[in-house]
Amino acid sequence: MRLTTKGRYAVRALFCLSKYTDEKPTPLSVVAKDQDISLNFLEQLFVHLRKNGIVSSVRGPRGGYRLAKKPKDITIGEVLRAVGEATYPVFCTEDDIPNNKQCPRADECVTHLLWIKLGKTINDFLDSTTLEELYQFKPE
Amino acid sequence: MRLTTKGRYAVRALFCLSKYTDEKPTPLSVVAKDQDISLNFLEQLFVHLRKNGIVSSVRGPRGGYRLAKKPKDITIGEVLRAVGEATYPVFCTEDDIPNNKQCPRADECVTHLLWIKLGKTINDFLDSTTLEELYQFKPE
DNA sequence: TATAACTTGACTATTATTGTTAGTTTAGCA
DNA sequence: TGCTAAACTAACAATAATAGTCAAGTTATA
Repeated sequence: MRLTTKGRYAVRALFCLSKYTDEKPTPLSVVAKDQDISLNFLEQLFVHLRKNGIVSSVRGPRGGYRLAKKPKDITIGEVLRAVGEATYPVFCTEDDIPNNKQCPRADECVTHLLWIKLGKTINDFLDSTTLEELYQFKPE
Repeated sequence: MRLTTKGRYAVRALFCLSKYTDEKPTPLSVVAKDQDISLNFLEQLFVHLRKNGIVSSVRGPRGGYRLAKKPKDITIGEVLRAVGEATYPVFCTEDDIPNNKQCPRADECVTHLLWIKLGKTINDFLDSTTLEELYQFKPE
């Protein structure tokens, strides 16, 4: 039950963006260097972050990315889900399973509700923690 | 961030064991049929459950496994950890990392404490939920 | 108009997962 | 005593997911 690099890198990259709050957008090359993450991999992540309204982009020279919302309005949960990180611990508890693919054991499976409860615990935490709060966690 | 089958199967298998509470041990063949899990895979899981004092074994014909403790004294967390399921979301927050392998970014990494807090949330839930409580979750 | 950025999609090496296969050892029972 | 059911052990393999890389564009603006 590990986060994948997609989720971990996305949070770090956005934290990095939130440090450059001047009006100019920040190119990914800066983020890549700052966080030691492959530029190409970052680009893939930011496609999804942009489509989910978490960042906005400016093309061309002097272009880059900006947070589309204030750090206090961006939750860790929405960032993880945006880049495809699963925030529910088992497949059969996902909200978005089409009915025809629902877990065939759901009815008799005693663990089903256990995992739902665990998933809710996880998501409650992730959705109530914002990018802004990362600064509080920062060691001095 | 998904549980692996090791963790999910272990919980289901132990729940199954808890149903057969008579003095006779239950062979894994019964559990395998009841929960539709491969016998060989179950055997691998039970090696670790036994070594962690969650079940006791009786070899030979009429042998099998028994819970070594009462269901109310077996937490979901200890079961998951016994079979090697990670209950912390990222590697660098594990308790048991040898010092020489500690995350090199730990000092400057703002996300470090975030993941620790998430891991604590998850483990608090898992360690306060027992096998016995699964019966409450069981749909009628 | 050249450059520095973003965009897209295909591809791949590595690793973890999820078992399988093939046995050995133990002990109850006829 | 020998048969058999069951736990135990270890090596192996198929599959899937992860973690990127690579290549070939498109767009905007200094």
